[in-house]
This record gives sequence, C-alpha cells and structure tokens, in this order.
Amino acid sequence: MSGTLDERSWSVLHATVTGYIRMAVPVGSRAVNRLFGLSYSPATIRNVMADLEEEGYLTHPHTSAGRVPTAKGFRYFVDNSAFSKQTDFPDSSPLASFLDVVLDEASPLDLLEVLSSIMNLVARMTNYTAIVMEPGTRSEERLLSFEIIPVGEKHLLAILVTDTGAVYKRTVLLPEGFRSKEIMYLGDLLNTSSRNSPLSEIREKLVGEMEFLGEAYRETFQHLFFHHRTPEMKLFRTSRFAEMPEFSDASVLHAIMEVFEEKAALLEIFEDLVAQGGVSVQIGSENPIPGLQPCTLVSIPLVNGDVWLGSVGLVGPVRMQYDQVIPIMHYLSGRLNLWIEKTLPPNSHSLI
Amino acid sequence: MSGTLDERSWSVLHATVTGYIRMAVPVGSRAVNRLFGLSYSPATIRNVMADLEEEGYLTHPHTSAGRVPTAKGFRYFVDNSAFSKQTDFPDSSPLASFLDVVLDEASPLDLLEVLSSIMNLVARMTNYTAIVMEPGTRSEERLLSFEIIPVGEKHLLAILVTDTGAVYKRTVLLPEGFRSKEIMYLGDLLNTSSRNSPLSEIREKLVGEMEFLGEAYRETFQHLFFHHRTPEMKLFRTSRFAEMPEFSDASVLHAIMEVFEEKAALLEIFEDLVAQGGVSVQIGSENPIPGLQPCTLVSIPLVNGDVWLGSVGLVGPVRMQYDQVIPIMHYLSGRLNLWIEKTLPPNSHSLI
DNA sequence: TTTAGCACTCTGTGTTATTGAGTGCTAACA
DNA sequence: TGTTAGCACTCAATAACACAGAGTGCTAAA
Repeated sequence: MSGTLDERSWSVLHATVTGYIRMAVPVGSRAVNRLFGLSYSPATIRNVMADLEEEGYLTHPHTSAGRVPTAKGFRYFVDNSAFSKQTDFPDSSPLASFLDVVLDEASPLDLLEVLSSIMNLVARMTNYTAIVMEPGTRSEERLLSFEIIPVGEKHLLAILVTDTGAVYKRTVLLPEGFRSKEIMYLGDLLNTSSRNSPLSEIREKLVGEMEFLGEAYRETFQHLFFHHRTPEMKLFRTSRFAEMPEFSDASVLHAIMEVFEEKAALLEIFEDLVAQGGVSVQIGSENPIPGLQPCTLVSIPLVNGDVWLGSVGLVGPVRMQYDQVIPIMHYLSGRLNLWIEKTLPPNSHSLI
Repeated sequence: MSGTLDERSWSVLHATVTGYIRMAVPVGSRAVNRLFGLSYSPATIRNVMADLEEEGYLTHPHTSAGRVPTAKGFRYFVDNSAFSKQTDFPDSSPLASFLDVVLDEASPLDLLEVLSSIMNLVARMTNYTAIVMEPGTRSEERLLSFEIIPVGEKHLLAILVTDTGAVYKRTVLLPEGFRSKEIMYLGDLLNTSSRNSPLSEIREKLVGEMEFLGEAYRETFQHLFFHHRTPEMKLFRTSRFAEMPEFSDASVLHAIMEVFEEKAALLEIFEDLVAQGGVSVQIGSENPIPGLQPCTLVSIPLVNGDVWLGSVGLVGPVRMQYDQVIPIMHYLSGRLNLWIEKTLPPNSHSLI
C-alpha cells in the first residue's frame, strides 16, 4: 500500500479515527487535542490533518466541519493498530468460557448449530450483526445412510445422511399401484452397496442402472434420493442497524436489509475470502456488494486444511469498534479452526 | 361491537379509509368528494366526518389536517367490506397455479418447506412481510425411526425421525473406553421395540430402564435421544418495512425488527388465534406485542381437525391493502386446510 | 518548527412571514 | 329538514433570514 506515516501523523490519524468511531460526527482539531491529550496544539494538528487529507486518509464534509476518515484512513488505522497484531485474549472473557463448554461437547458435524450459538453471543457482545454461513453441496460428500421409511399407507419418507453430518429428508406420495416394498428394496440396496461412496459417484451409477426401471419408479426414486444442498445462512441481531445514526436514511437501511435477504451475494464474498484465511476486514467499498458499502464486514473462514466448512462474520458500520471486534474474531478463528483440526481428519469435511 | 353506520356514513368512511390506504396522508373532505365521486358536497362530507370522528372511527392529527382512520375505523372497514365475504378467487392467479403444482406433489410432513415457498411468493405478490410458523414439540409425536450411525472411530451420529416428519440429528463424542456397539444396541432395541410409540411414553420407559445403566452411558444415550423441538419461524421480505413512510422513524422500525428476531411472542399470538380459525385480522393495537402495534397482522392457522400444524401470516402497516390481502389469505386458508384434510388422517399430525 | 491569533466559511438553529389545505360554523337553498 | 355555498379561522409546512458556533486556513510571532 501507500507509504508509511511518521509518528506524529499516525497519532493524529489514530486520534481522529478513534474519535470518529466514538462520536459518529466529524472530528475537529480541538477535539483531537483535548480528547486524546496530544501534546500538539490544535493549530499543529490542523496542519497535520491538512496533510493527511491531501494523502487521502481524511475528508472534509465542508469547510467548517471536522475531519472524517476515508476508507483508506480506516484501512491504515486497522492495519497499524496494536489490536490487529494482538494474539492473546483474556481467558476470563465470557466468550472464552462459552467456547470451552460448547466446543468440548459439540461436533463439527453440527457446525451450523455450533456456530449459530457462538455468533449469537458475539452479536450480543459487540452489538453488531452476526452472520453464519455454510456452503451448499460439497464435492466429495459421501453417503452414510439412506433410509426409506413408509409412512401410512401411501407415503414414503426418505432420510439421507452424509458423512458431513448433513441430513436430507423428503416425503413423497407413492404412485398409484406401486408397492412401497419395491422402492424400499432399492433404498436398502443402495444403503448396503454404496455406503461411504461419494454421492456424485452414486448418482452416476444410479443414472446408469435406472435406465432399466420404469419411468415412474425412476422419477419417484430420484425424487427421494437427489437433493441439492443449498447454502445455509443465519443472521443475528440485524435490528441493530435501525439504531445507528449512519443508517437513519431509510434507503440506505433498506439496501442493507435486502442484502441480508439474499444469501448468494454474501456467499460469494465468503468464498472469495477463504483462500486468504484468518481475519478478513472489508472496509466500506472494499466489499463488492453495493448495498453493503456503508458497512464493514469482519469475517473468518473455517477450514480443515484446504476444505472450506463455513464462515462467520460481523457486519457493522464502517465506523466499527475495530479494537473490540478484531481481537474477538482473531480469537474465534484460532479456537474454532484448532477445534476443527483436532476433531476432523486432515483435509476432510467429515469425521471419517 | 358498536352500532351499524347508515349508508352515507359508510360510504364516507369507506372512501376515507381507501384514500388513506392509497395516499398514506390524512384525507380531506374535498379529496373524498373528488376521488370517489361521492354525490355529496365537501361540506356535507365534513359534517359526516365530524360525526364519524365523534363515534371514534376517524381522528384528526390537528385542526387543519384531513381525517385519518382509527383502529376502530379500519376494523369497521374490514368487517363490512365486500372483500371480506368474497369466497371466490381467480383460478388464473399465479398463486392458484403455484398451489396446484406445489400441493400436488408435496406432503404435509414437509410442511415448513411447503409453506415457505408459498409465503415467499405471497410476500412478493403483496409486498408485505410474510411469516411461517411451526410449533415446537407436539404432544403425541411418535417414533418412526431411531438410528445411531458410527462416524469415524470415536463419534456417533443419531438420527431420530418422528411421524410428523420431524428429523432430529445430533453427534456425540464416544466417551473414553466406550464401545459404539453398546450404544448402538440400545438404539436398535429402541427402534424395534418402540416404533410407533409416543415419544413421551418412550421417554418415561427409558428413564425407568436407564436406572440400571452406568451414569456415563445414560448421559451419552440421553444426549442422543432427548431432543426438544423448538418452534420454527421463517420470515420473508422484512426489508419492506424500511421503505414505508410510517416506519421512517428509526425507533419504530427498530422495535418491529426486534419483534421479528424473537419468535416467542409471535408464536404466542399464532397459538391464541388457532381456536378462532379462518382468517384473523389484527389491526394495530389489537395485537398484544407493543413493537408490532403500528402494524396489522393477517394470519391463518393450519389445522387438521383440532390439531394445530402451523400458521402463516402477513405483516404490514395498519394502512394495509386489505382488499388484496384478505382474499388471498382466505383462498390460502381454504386450499391449504383442504389439502391437509385430504392428505392426513383425521385429527393427526402425521400420515399415520 | 510550533503555536497563537484572526479572518473566513459553512452548518445548524431559531425566528418570522407566508402559503395552503382543511376545518367548523352560519346562512341560504331545495 | 337535509344539503350546500361561503367564509373566517387554524395550523403544519415551507421559505427566507439572521445568528451563533465550530472549525478551518493563513500569517506572524515565539
């Protein structure tokens, strides 16, 4: 990135950003001088601020207003603050003890629920909106169990379990003249012959074998067996946005709410950040979704080697309390990924 | 309720309410006269409006403003408009053909998904927020299948299926020194001996029998078997609220968003309305949740005899397009409940 | 190099005047 | 007697204006 700031510029930038985060209004030279006890006078600070503005770290809503950090200013602040390197986290934190309990007794096969309960807490601690995302279909998902259960006279309920802990269910009406036995036989066959085979392989095999079945059988069976797994997303405390001054404009707020109702775009962001690993901070327009550009997204991927299992994130205003959020997310990244690494075999989605 | 309005008063009330729904601003006597071609002059309309105000159907934000309907005014409007009695619905509607397709191939065991896809469409058609609610634990839920699947060396995955189509899963770490065989044996036993027994009965039996098991076994098994089912709620298009003029006040909007993040209160409302049956319209303060009082909730319970399977609702501003929403919900109530009645045995949650 | 001082700029607020929509009342009318 | 035209009155919303205050940029002094 661009050059490094000297000591004095950095302390002014730091104070300006911190002040803006706290007050949510443009910060003037006097405020920086007083609030942060800088040993420079307001006049000096004004000079420094003018320089910082020229270099693009600050802006000016209008002549007689204080300074507001730009995305570049926030970026420099985040990259150079101590909290971004901080690796320790107080064991006494409620989060730490919560994780102790949850991670001890839970399994990565129940990842969505585990992450949900954790991020629910994190959302409450930080007062920002939390996101939990789990990807859809996984490449080498393998069949653990396929059970067809007759329900009543005319219905079949299929339960498909894969080694990632995913459970699919579907109910179908048995077509007129069909015996449930026949379909159940197919199910049993599959269950014993293909246990532990990748779903993709079973799919191909089935398509081949099913040529010999009647159309109606084939359709019913396919309906029971072929599921596509959609990504799962959960949100916590989206209502917080309605309280923040930067979202008092209804159209801005509306745009954000719409982003939250459409998981595809968020999924893409999380996918893109997997390779990066660790804590990603996307400030303002650094993220590609237009509606989300007045926001900052702090997120971490959960991986087992090079297999992506899911991601969690926090969304708040650009004026986010980075010094609180980033250490929390760092800590979460460490604990969760360690837990996954310890529990799952290397590079696997599953416990096998 | 209070008395019946004479012909003229009713036409003025009708025009005022309709006008207010359309314009979202107080409606004056001239507007009523012009927009609705009433044969009375503005002066006469003013007299009638004054009477309606005295009787509590209209209010007055301030002297020189037009009239705004009160909750009582909306209530009278809803109760006496033709659309509330209308029973037919165009077969050509996208909703009708959508239901034709969905209800034909789906089963009430997948109720949550069925209702979700329908209400997603309804939310888009009406531009209001849709809610799908499914109650939690059901009294006489019976066991269909309980399977314990070993995953890897040290984990067990339990899948419990009940006759309502509910599927529970949980993964546990096998305690040190345990053999998965032993626990699986318990599972098998349960599966063959207790299939079709109510969960409550199995629970009691197990608690009795498990006295003889060691503490650790008991705990592990209980962890696998005892789930409590929490109510499920899904929301569609909550972002719409951010666009409506009556919710431009951030604190009002925030209160509503918070209601949507807490399913307990909504669940209670839906539960209370089950007995009433059919289409319930709760206008403004008629619903008991404070944050939701600037809204109207139009909802229908889905029942099989006296068994409640779930509810769906639409939430919008009090100034809702009742003439569009109520017929839709009437139609939905009819189609869905008929579908349930045809598919499920009488007074049952399930297909058995 | 830093800082005090000062003129200047611009938003936000409070004041006032004005406009216009809408009412309530009264008197005329059918 | 019910309906309507006319008119004075009320009050929110808007615009115009002055003014205070916060904050800047520049200059000159320390």
